[in-house]
Amino acid sequence: MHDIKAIRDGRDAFASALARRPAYRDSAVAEADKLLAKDKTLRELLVRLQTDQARRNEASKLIGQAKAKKDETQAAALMAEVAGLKDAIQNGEAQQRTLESEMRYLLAVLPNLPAADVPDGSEEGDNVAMPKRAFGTPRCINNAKQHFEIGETLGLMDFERAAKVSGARFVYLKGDLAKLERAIGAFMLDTHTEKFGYTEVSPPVLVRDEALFATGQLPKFGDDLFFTDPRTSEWEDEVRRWIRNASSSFGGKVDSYTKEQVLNYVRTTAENAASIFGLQNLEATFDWQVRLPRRLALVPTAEVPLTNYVSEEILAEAELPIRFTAFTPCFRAEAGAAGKDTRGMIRMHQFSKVELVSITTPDQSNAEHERMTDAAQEILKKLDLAHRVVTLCTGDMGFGARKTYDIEVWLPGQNAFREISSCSNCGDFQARRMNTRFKGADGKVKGPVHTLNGSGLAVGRTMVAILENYQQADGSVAIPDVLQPYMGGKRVIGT
RNA sequence: GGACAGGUGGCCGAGUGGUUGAAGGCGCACGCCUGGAAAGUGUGUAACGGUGAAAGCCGUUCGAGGGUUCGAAUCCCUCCCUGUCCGCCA
Repeated sequence: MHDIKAIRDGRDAFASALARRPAYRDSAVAEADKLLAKDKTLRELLVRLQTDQARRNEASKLIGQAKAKKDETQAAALMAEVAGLKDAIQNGEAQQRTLESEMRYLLAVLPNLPAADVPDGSEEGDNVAMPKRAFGTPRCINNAKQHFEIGETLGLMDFERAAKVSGARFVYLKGDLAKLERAIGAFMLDTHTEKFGYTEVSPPVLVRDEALFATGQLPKFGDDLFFTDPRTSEWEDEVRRWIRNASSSFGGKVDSYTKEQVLNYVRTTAENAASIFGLQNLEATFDWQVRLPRRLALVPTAEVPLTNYVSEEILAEAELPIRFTAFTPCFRAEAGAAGKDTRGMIRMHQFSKVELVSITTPDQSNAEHERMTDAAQEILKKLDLAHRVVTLCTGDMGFGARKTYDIEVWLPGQNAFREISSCSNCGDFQARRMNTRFKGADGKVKGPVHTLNGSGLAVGRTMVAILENYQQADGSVAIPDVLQPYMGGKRVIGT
């Protein structure tokens, strides 16, 4: 979420930074001006409205005093005077609501601005390598097999049965591979907690729309998510409740309003909700704002519950940075990814990931970003897996990020580097969306916090990397030294 | 899921239509007192927005959103959350 005041004070800087995102190359200035026009309308309205409100408040106090003095004549005169303001105020408040919700939506659909040191570019090829962060030499293996060949040959990885039960992009892991997933997760958590001071968290993996809004999945990327689905009859109940509520909003005097007025009220409110949360199905949005559809989303990443842990809070500066790590399943609908990585465990609807999240002051976030990337890389180093790091270009960066490092691990079976972690500094972008601020020792609020998230690492893809890098000629797979304690001392899978 | 009871400032807690943005207490900050500290004592202690060079002024906010009223923490409606008991269950 962008700060309208910042846009007001620095329209050109905002527009030129936004224009670095390829999708806004030509429209950034228009976007800024659209926002500023709406802002101007809103502020002009507020000046008028607040003048009326002030006059009403003053008169109301005088009425109270007059009544206390039993001066009914004066009280009546004042009441008559203020009565004329009522319509103007109610009207103004309604306009204010509309304008503010429109404003919020316009701000909410814009991506974060890239940091100054992020390279320009429109696609993956424009990402910039970071030679200093590179580690190891890509291993060349004769007749290297891909991870799914290894896993299926061992009889420990079963896509067909998973398809029978759940469809494409799911997998059963069995025996030592099931255990290996657990071992990898435990090893990562132990490293992050013991060496890097992260606090281990076991968070909810079903979350509300507001949480997804805060981290940026909504309103624009709802198609990538799995949602729980309320029953139709519940929606019908909801509609009835809504119409009842609407009638109470009209003072219980529904009869004195036309049916069209009431329905219009319901529809407007629902449309507001739909636009804010990017919902496709209007019927799913009768309830405005907080208690939206009775649905929950399966988290696409633990970033959502970990970051939202501090939503709507004012944190003490002294408790920052806050560092969380969690080992959770993640669920992605991946609607747009059909046909890509269809074989194997690279792109699944359900996968495990160890996530890292930091909440920091603005001063700390750049250093924290490097530190977080160090923590993620540390896992690969301990596993002795060759990898490289790239800084994502403006066109490849996610919606909420101002700067992102991707870690790409070497996969001999694919003869390619593949993404295994993405570490992003979101600056104050998410903090504004979830209203998380911090205050100094003097108790003064200093502004929004900064948030960062990174995979530390994707567990499924780490397993892929281990299988492909540690495969042996006889079809077995060596277990990396650091994982052996987590595997009951076992050194090889498949012998 | 059902039945009750609640949701007020950093925390506890008073407040059922009119100078209550909110008594009182705790906590915190600063001062006095003290050799130093404790105790005691005085003062101050919300967020967001508008306006303004600033001081300030104004508006909004007592779980959320609506409504009634000249005026709502107080009345009405819907929802959310918490607690207790019951039901169900890993």
